Amino acid sequence: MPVVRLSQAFVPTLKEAPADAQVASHKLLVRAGFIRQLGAGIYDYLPLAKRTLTKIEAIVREEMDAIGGQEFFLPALHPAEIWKESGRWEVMGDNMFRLKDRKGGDYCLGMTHEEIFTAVARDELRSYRQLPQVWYQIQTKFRDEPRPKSGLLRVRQFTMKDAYSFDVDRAGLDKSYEDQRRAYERIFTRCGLDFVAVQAHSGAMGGSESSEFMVRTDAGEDLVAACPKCRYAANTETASSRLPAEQDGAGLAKPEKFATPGVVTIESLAAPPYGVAAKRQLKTLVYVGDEKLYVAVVRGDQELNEAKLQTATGAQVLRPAHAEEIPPLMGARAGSLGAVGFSKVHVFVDPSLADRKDMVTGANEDGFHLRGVDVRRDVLTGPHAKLAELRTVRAGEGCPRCDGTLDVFKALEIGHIFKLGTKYSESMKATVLDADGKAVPIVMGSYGIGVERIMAAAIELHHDENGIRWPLSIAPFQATVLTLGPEPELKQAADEIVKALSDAGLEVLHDDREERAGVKFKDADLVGIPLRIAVGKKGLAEGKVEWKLRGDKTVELVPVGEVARRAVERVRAGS
RNA sequence: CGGGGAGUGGCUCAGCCUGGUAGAGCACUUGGUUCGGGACCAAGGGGUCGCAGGUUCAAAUCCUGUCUCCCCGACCA
Repeated sequence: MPVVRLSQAFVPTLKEAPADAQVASHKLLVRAGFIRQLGAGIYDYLPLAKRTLTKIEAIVREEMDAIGGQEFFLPALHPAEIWKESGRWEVMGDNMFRLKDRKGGDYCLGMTHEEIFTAVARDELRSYRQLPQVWYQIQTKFRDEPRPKSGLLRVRQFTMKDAYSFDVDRAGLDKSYEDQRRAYERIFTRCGLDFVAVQAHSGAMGGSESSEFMVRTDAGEDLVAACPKCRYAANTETASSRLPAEQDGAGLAKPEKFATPGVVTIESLAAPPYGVAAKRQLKTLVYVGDEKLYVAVVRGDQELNEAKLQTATGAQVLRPAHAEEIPPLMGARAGSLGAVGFSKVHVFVDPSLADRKDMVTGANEDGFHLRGVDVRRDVLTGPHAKLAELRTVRAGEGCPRCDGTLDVFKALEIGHIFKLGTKYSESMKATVLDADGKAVPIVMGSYGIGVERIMAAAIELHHDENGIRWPLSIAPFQATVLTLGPEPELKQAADEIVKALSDAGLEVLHDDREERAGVKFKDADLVGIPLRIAVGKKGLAEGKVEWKLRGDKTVELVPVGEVARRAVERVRAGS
């Protein structure tokens, strides 16, 4: 293996982290000389980062190839037409980078490649005999994130391994999906990540089922609900929970209007003189999904989860209604809304409310509420009103699968796999002939991994106050040798050890700079290479050098002649 | 998009309120002394103070506009 000499290498370490870095991985990647920022959510990957990313990609490739994946490399620049075929030219909205060519034609930078791979499949696949196919690439993706943040965790240009499976039927898809799921587990495990696979929301991808691979860290932006007792784990965008039963009174024969001047919040109705507990109130919200209005009802103390409402409505794009859109529909302004007797648009009601009686809600008349509302009798009055999971689960609520209690924690999404079904093959007319000679749409799956996120997640999980502690598998180098002084005998001994390690097949970073020992130790800790060999006068006098693993506190003296053998053993053993 | 903050040498920041010579630490260059956990001394190099207007005898500093970056929220495979 070639050796990299730090005196010649470009590894610009910093004593101080940039002021705008918040999370550990961002600070350390910058300080340790891995990345520099070019713009909001756009980063330069310097040589150390490139080495680690290449290693991650190699692991991904091996595991993709092991399940029969075939690597492609498709364009990042796409004509608009192909995105218009699937309908996602509109769906992606401002999140898509768009541009025009010199002739005025519309183009975009790829956010993902379902359309492009599906086009290849449509144009070339003819028979079920050619299936299944598993195709993948490692490609740059572009997403105009509204708010890039946290270093490499949320960016506008990043590398994704995206894979697509093409099967003739659902059973084939189930197997392809399972293959990917297992490959993902191997990939993340090999990269040194603790992760959980969770049930997820499919969002703009569409499809029937999806799982996210999550790393538990406060640097993440997703919330996962998990049961410590059984295996249940789900993104809060889809998680459900058991709520304790509420005791309702008999209520009234029909809802009764009462005056509540100026009361437009759950809190003020809960306060004297009204004293209606938030749990006894119905919160009525108006949303706009794909230009259509929807009403959603959750309990007063609960929070609507927009991803769940999106699932319920089937809308591609969902947003809260603007204040001025509400009165023409409801007859009252936000704060006095209710769904009693309301059937102008679809009404979605959280299932936990189905059997509740004696509830209080807005009267759809400014300044009035209704009491004695029986949800089934007064709200679920026809086909316009449907039960749908809407509320955001909270820590401490019951597990939906067992009698355990849910834990809710922040997590970072590093991979997401989807059963797409025929969404793209139908819209883009990708069919094959089945065994009966009938044209059937190809059944697809889509599988993504964020390469930089693996790197950043590894740091979030493995670092200390001195720097990064790379898992061996993705460290930029496996070993670093420090020459602790200018003496010729030290240089000579270090050179020999470096050569021995390198000849033994290790990737070695040799700190041969004319720096003081302290500087070298600090930088070595910062950069985080797993094995550190320090060649100093004291040890060398006895024919020994210092052996230290980045994760350990102890330093061991090892005879010069044994270093290479031990290092090889260590690397073979992993970590 | 709403709210907040910040743009001054490569990095971290002071100076701005109260206009008048552009500063510190780190980094860099040279020389010397050091040499096992981010050394010390000395001498240097390096800044259109984000950009554009305006006010003024005079603008890093005051005013207007604009761009960029960061944070919170909204939003988001």
